Amino acid sequence: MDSVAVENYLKSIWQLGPNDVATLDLAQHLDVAPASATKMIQRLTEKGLVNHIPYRGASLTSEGERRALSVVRRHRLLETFLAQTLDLGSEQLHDEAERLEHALSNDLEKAISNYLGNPERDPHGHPIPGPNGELPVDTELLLSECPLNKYVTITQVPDRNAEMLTWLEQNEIVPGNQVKLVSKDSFDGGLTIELGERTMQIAVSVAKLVYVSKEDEI
Amino acid sequence: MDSVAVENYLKSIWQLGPNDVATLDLAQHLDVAPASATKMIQRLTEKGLVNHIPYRGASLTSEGERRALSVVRRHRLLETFLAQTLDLGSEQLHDEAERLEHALSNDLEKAISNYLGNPERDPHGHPIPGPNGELPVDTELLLSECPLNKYVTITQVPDRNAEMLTWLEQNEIVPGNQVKLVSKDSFDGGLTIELGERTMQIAVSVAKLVYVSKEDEI
DNA sequence: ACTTTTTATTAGCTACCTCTAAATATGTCT
DNA sequence: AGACATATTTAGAGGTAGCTAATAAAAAGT
Repeated sequence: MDSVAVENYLKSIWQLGPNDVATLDLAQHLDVAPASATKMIQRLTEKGLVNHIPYRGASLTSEGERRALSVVRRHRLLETFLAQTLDLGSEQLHDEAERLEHALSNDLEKAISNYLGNPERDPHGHPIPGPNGELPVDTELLLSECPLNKYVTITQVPDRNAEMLTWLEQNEIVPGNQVKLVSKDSFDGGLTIELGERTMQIAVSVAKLVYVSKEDEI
Repeated sequence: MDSVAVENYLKSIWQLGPNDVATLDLAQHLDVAPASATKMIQRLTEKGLVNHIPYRGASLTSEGERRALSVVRRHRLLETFLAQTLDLGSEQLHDEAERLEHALSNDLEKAISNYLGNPERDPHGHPIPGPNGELPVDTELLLSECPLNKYVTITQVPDRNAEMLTWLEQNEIVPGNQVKLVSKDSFDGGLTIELGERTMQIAVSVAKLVYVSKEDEI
């Protein structure tokens, strides 16, 4: 079984991918020194989990991706499970799942998935990879890039930053709600959106982390 | 925070205690080489978590015990939580909790305890230490040492051995059930007990792991 | 009391993962 | 192209936790 460190590197490379990931980006994402990331990339290359062109970047092999997706699956199942059973703040879910994901056996993963009715999304709207790493084809758009003046439904919000998540929730930017992108301020990049009765501003940096569905499907 | 290894050593020393624990016993309990156990005992002594007299044995300091009990608390809360939410075989509970216990944050521990109504026993009847390590005074007896021909109530069964646990369950030796110790075969040490309608034999090695309540309280 | 057996410790090595500092490659700007 | 800045890798070292083999202490047997 992969160590906690290996699982975290694989997950990070997956999150920063699918293009070649720069050592520095990876190191910052994991909060380690760049030299540590280089070392680990080499170990992972040795194990056949990563393709590495020195001075270029790293990407996952298919086996590496399989294992990364297994971690992501466990993470998202845990978030869903904890959200459903315990009554935790949604900002807390991510951190807890981050720790527990490495300690989840196959059997428990199955039991949890089963208990939850094999869900396809976690509470933040992120798709949960299947037991073999299947992910739905992504037909969703970034809020920052969706068509103007059309109602779209929020499908995914980021979960890595607790403060941002709290802010999003306070502003009812949560999966399932409808929004209309009214204007893109091309100068500073702020977006104006309509949410229910309200009209508000949202920074591009945030809008780049929120996904919406193209057509209104619900 | 203590590493997984440190937590496991502390827990094992606690389980094998409260008398001085022999290096070999500890090593076998943790499935490591005796030399590894010696090394770790020294590290723990350095940290002030263990008292060690070379060639004699190791025991926990009060800080060591506090930390060991914190692990035990997390373990037993997890067993209770998993038993209540997921529908796992009771033999499975232990192994899963064994992994997860090291990844449980304070907040999540609280949330789980709260969700369960701050239980005092896990599904196998083991008392759950309080948040500060409080354990009830132990008034219970080993089945192997309880008075003859008196009805007593089973309070605790061992959870570390899945096979034994399955066997105990099949024979309805589970917390809450009543038994009467009919005779102790002083020769090979087998015990005869009465359980509901049935009379059966039970090995001393097993009876030494089952606790019963002295008087009939329930 | 002396020898043997058992138990515990030390010595020396390995793997994993981290770090800082130094060296090297790549990219950019003039 | 040359020089500077940035990104990456290498070199060297440290901590944790494990192992085997060798040594030392304690316990048991004669």
